[in-house]
Parts: sequence; C-alpha cells; structure tokens
Amino acid sequence: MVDNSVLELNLGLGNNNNNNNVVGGHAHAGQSPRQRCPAPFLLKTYDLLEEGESEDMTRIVSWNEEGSAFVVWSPAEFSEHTLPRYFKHNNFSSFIRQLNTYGFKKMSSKRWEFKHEKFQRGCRHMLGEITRKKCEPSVFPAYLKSSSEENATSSTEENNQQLLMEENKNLKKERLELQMQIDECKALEMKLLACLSQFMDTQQTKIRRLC
Amino acid sequence: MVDNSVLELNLGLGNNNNNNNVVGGHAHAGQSPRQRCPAPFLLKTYDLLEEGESEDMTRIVSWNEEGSAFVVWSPAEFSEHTLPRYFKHNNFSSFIRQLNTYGFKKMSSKRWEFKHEKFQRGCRHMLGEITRKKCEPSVFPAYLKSSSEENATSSTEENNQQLLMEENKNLKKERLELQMQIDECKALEMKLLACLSQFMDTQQTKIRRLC
DNA sequence: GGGAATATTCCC
DNA sequence: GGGAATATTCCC
Repeated sequence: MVDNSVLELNLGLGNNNNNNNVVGGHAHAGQSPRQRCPAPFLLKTYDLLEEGESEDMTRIVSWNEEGSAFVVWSPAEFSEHTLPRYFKHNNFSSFIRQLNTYGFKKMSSKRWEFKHEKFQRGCRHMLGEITRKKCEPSVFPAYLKSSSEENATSSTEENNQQLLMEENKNLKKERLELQMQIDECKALEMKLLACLSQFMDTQQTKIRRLC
Repeated sequence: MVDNSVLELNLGLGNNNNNNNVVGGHAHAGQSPRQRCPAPFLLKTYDLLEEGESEDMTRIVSWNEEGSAFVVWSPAEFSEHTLPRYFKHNNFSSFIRQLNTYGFKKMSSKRWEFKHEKFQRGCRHMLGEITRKKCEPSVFPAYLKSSSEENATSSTEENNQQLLMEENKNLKKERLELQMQIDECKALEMKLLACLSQFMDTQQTKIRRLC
C-alpha cells in the first residue's frame, strides 16, 4: 500500500541534499540578506513542486495560478505517495508542522494552500532566505554575546582551518591503514580458500585410492 | 537491496509504541525510581534483540553470554537489514548516536559491544529507568564557538574551508565503511577456518574407516 | 499553530 | 562521545 521506495530515495536525497545543507549555516557569510544553504525541507518541497510541472502530479499538488503559493489538492494521495518519496514519513500533519516551523501561512480554510514570501515558483534561489522560527533559549546576557563576537577573530578561524587540515591528514592516513588491513584480510581469505580446495583434492584422491 | 518494509513497519511501530510513549513523561508519576514509559528507541532496540533469540539473527546481533550487554556482530548486515525494520534510517552511526544519548558504553575496541546498567536480557521492565542525557541549555551557547559567521573572510578562504569540511566528512564516512568491511572479512575468515577444520575432521574419519 | 520530546544527521 | 541543527512525533 505504502510506497516502498522510501529508504532508497531518502538515502539518495540525503546524500545529495544534506551535503548542501551545511548545518551551521556558516557558508556564504558576506551576502545580502543572509543568504544561506536552504534547509533540506525547503529544497525537497520546492523540488516536489517542480516534479509536478512535468508529470500529472499537478492533480495532487501544484503551484497556484500566480505561482505565489502552493496547493495540496489531494492530501490523501499526497501523504501516501508524494511525502514518502521525499521525507522519512507519510504524515500530512508532520509536513504541515514543518511548514509552520518555516513560517508558511495557510491561505484559505477551503483548500490546503500555503504561502511564504520567499517561496515562489521560479525562485529556487530565494529559499536560502527562509529561516526556521527560532525557539530562543531567550535571555542570554547581551554583554557576553557582544564580547564573544569581538573575540571571535580571524585567528580562531585560521586555527579552525589548521585543525581541519590536521584532522584531514590523519583521516587519510587512517584510511590507508584500513585499506591495507582489508587487503591483508582478502589475501588471507584467498589463501584459506586455496588451502581448503587443495586439501579437498588430496583427500579425495586418498579416498579414491583406498577404495 | 535495501529492505523495503521500512515505512510500513515504522508506522506500525509508531502507532503502537508511540502511544505508550507519553512524551512529557507525566505518566506513572508516583513510582520509584522514576519509572516511566520507556523511550521508543529503547523498546525497539530491546525487541530487536529478542527477535534474534528465535531466529538466526544472533549471527548479526545478540546479547552477550551473560546477557549484560549486546553485541553487533555484523555491522554491515545490521545496518542494511535490521535497522530499517525498526528505525527510519539505515545508518550505523545514527544508531550509535542514540546509544550514546541514552548513556550506553562501548565495552571493547575489538567488537561492537554496548552496555547499560538498566539494559539487560530478560529485564524489559527496567527500560523505563533509562533516561536521555539532557543537554542543559549550556552556559556557553553555540555562538561563542562559531567564529566565521559575522567575520569578513576572503571568499576563497571560506571556500577552502568548505571543501576541507566536505572532504573531512566523506573521509569519516569512508572510515566507518572500511571498518565495517574489515569486520565482515574477519567474520568470513572465522567461517572459513571453521569450515576447513570441520571438513578435515570428517575426511580423516572417512579415511580412517576405509583403512 | 506551536511547544516540547524524541529521532536523525552533521560536525567536532 | 557529544553538541547542535534539522526532522518527526505527540500533545495542547
């Protein structure tokens, strides 16, 4: 009943999209207004709408006339077939929860139409401007914040890079060692197999002779 | 290749287990020592071990001799086949992350053995005493550490850092995979040796009889 | 709609 | 191992 391709697809998407999603959002620091890697959720939702444009999926979900919002025409089919191909679930309410988290608004009480200023047809590049509503751990003393930002200078940045390179180097060394271990294992396997096969041969001849 | 029954099973489990899991933990308030509905993760992990007892799954994952901990004998098979039947993913590292969250300890560097005082064979009733480690709203918030966000760094430098982080991530993934390959190889070796030894025995007896 | 707990991912 | 971001679930 439920689409079976979930895991494969999710993993596929995960490996592609999540790479875009540098979690901390440090990338593209100097751009206006706060352009970041879009959240996976937004990319997937956008892509899912583009998929609809080519196929008959507009029956289930599509942009509205003006492309200023999107409409889920058939929540049941959308949940059962569309959601699991993009997400790790098939619950319409979880999808809506995410929409709310990213600040989408429900446009009409008569149909499932959702709108966000920065989520429009043809504007994939604006997705990076959409942010999650933060549940602030709220009042962290302002003085600590400002001083910490002053302290976070380029020296820590360089340091950071140093550490990354160091770690990188070590990882590569490790990789080589592991690879060698595997080669050894494989070689041993071959030997064992050869040994087994040879032993079988000799035993068989012995037995044949004795008969 | 990947088990297809993920969603159905997950949803099934979700509908059963998550009902038990009164999220806020308000249920059973007056019991000693803090008996709650066990977290879904713990129930699933426990059940997955019980499943092993009846089938040949002990080859992949099982309790240790004393039932005081459990061992993932074959991480590759465990990830590919077992995990997706209980969880919404097939990543060994995500599973381990959860174990750490609930305070499990890795027992040995030689095998994937995990232990928690309250997680033992035959003691499903103790699972309710296991709690997540809380991440206190920590005194030093994230932005104290995040250096790059507001700073003017040259775009090439930033780009460089991006690439390094990307490579780093991939290397770590590779490392885990290689480690798992090695485990598999070792397991195969054991099997071959056992096979060889058994074969030798039977052949010797055959020969002895013929003489 | 949104708060909050748990789950999954990513990074250090 | 663990901090922190995002995702999913559950509840009000």
